[in-house]
Amino acid sequence: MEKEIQSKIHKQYPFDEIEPKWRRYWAENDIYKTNLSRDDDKLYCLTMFIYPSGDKMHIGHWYNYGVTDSWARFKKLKGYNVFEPMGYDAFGLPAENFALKTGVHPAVSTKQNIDYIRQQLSTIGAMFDWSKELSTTDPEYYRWTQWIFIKLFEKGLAYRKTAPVNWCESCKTVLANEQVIDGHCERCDNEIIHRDLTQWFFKITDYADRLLAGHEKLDWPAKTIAMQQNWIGRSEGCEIIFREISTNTDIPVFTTRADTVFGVTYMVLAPEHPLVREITTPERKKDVDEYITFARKQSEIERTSTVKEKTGEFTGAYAENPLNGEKIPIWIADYVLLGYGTGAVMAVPGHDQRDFEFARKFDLPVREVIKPKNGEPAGDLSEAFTEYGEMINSGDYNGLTSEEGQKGIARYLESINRGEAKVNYRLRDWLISRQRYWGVPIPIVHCLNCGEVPVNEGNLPVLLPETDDFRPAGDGSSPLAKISDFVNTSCPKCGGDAKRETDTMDTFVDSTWYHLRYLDPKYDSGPFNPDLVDRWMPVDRYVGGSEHAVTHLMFARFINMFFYDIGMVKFEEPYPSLRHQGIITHQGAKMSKSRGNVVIPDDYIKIYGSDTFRMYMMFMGDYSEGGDWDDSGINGIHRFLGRVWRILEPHVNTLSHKEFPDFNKETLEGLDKDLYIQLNKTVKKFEEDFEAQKYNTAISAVMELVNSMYKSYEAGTATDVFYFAVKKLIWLLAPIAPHFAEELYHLAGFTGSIFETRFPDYDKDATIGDVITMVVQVNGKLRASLDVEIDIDQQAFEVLAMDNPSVQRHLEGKSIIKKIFISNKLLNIVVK
RNA sequence: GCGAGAGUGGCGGAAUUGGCAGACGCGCCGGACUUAGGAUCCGGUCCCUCCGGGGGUGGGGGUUCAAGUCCCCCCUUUCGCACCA
Repeated sequence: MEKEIQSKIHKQYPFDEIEPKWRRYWAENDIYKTNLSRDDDKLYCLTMFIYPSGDKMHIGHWYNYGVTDSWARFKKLKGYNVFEPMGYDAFGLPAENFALKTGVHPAVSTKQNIDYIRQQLSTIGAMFDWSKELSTTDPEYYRWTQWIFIKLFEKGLAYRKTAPVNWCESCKTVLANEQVIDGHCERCDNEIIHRDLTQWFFKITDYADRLLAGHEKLDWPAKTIAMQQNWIGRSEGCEIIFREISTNTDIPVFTTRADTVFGVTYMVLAPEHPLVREITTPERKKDVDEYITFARKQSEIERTSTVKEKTGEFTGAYAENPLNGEKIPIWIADYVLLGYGTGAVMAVPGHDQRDFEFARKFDLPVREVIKPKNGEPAGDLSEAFTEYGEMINSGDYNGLTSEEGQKGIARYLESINRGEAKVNYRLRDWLISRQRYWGVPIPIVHCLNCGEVPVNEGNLPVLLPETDDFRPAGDGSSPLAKISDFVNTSCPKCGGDAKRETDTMDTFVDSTWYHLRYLDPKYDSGPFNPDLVDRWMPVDRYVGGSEHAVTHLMFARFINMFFYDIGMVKFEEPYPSLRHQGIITHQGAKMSKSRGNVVIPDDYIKIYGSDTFRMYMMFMGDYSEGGDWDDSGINGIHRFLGRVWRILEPHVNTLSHKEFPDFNKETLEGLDKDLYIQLNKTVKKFEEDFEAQKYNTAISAVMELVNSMYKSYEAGTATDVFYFAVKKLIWLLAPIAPHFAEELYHLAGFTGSIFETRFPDYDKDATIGDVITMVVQVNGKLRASLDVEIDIDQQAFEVLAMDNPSVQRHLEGKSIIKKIFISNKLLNIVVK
């Protein structure tokens, strides 16, 4: 921001004195240090903790933390015992890449980042309970991350296998499926390739059905639930075991369309399928090998593109269809994925579009075995008929519907031991190994005699060793592999020579359980304090970005279910109530360092103050929608606070000892009555809007109230009702401009903090005025609007309406057909 | 390609169940105060108008006394998924 512009902006009130003063006061008096031993009316308000990547906190963070804090402040004023912690998800690549560039050790740069971000966070003026601050890089934290790994290992839920995995050549590490976005690395946007590596996985697939079932209990955005459902991708179908003829090997396939099994004209294996080598005939070997190399070389993007032409090779082998005994050729093609189902499919070109395209390209036969219900077979298909219908050309099954056929065929296959009904998932096990330095070491020792042995719990944490060489080898081993003091150890079981695991864990493991640790981050008898967890979990409100739908949010649910299963927690879902803040873009694009469009709030806070900035974010629009950052309106909010300051500051000094009568709308008159009614309407609307996170309209209601207070004040001397409104207004401002309200509260002579008081009740009777504006329409067009007493009856209103010259003009010479009267709204006169 | 959401003034955005379209704010115009306005307070601001009115919520059709809101078709756009057998 230009200096020149800065100097032009008029400081509306002394926020630069007020804001630091009250932040200091809140900290010194432990106003936001939550009494966790008190669990009545508890409200655990959690925002996703910050990932200190070396960048400053930007507008998006503020939008999450600042606005959610306002919601939490409102809840605190409504009597809840609010716990609002903050911490740092500080392991990960950015610190390490920074180290590679500058030579500054990640531990050092991370500490610097955290110190800077802590300072930035403090300017929000949020109710963070800093006594519960934590960082995932603290050995006392990751000790327990390792402990959780060992518990999973003991239950068989952490295991190592060799598999083709996502490899980012730029980050020189593997990635989980969840971290691959459109074939590119989530972090650096580099294209992903596949490599066969031995890696650690968490067996999240065991929890697939429970993760799905749990959705029913969740108060989450429907879209987020849908994303998880799609990601898990449960699919009901049938496994059918074909037999390769020359080697007599079973090849199971998964299909959702067992009813089309008579239409199978060939079979396709994924190029990486282990059986390919065994079944390929010598004369086909050369072509098949070439194709496998070709397929493996392709990037994820090329490989999964739906628009490219089908490719494949014939293996020379044949399989037998267990239903009709037919001999069909076995092909390999990259449109079949090793990772899904059995990595092999039965091809039904007549009823699957992909198979159809493949068959046309390679001149394989197409057979029609399903015809439309109440329709005729197409004869010559121009595309696959993929809908359900009636079975034809299917032996004994002819005439059955697809649904009946699927059941019948599954039963038959089971009876001859060649298949059964089966459920498949798209979800894969969670790959948690990373070949990077700045992460939690996996607490496993490899012993020649005993195999994989977990480190004794008493020897945790396995500390991340010191080194100056963070460069990953790029051969699939981590920088830790080069540190012989770290690698060479003895087996915890047999005491013999052994080597440590050198991979570190995905940072998403760190964040699966931080909400539990927050309650007692110094607890040292376990990962979390079970007593406090019983009292305070689950989280009552969780707010963060929707980009974590199938990563953090799913992983945390999985780990929590695991805790539940081993009796560590009493609830299955850690975050029953979730909301997302919208994304704040800038210049039409998502903020990112590479685009150079990141907006840092610090300058705005210097010029306008933290309260103005917070309110502007809330006022910008719908919270869940976000929007494009445009600072042209921020001065309007600043001006509004100035306006409030100028009408409150001169009038508050007597408030703390001022006695107000019990106002009643019946005994008030004129502007006093109007103001009193508007005040109560505003309090009511403010509460309702805040509950619904409609912050923009809550603020606009307060603006309207202030406008009326100006009118009321200018119209005469300050009345009791005016002073009453002045007082209530301080509380309406408290959640949205906390420093500002605290100052006025003290100027009014009150002591303590306003956040230890209660939000005002409203007078229900006074939320409705007794005069209302009703409209008169003729043929649906507005002809008059009349101020009338509330609940006026049709007859009385018609008399007034007919008396109106504008209405009369439009009735002249017409005959009235009917009249529609909606109480307190309108009268519509239909004429001809 | 499939699925979900969105489309309202110059701009951000408001509009319970269908019932005054454009709240509130920005910007702009005018007035007051003033040496001054970049501060403040007040007023105006959807478009057209012969001042009677007429038109208007992406486009087209429909239901209704009444449609931003409901139904059908189309366009644009955001997000998610995308060879998952």
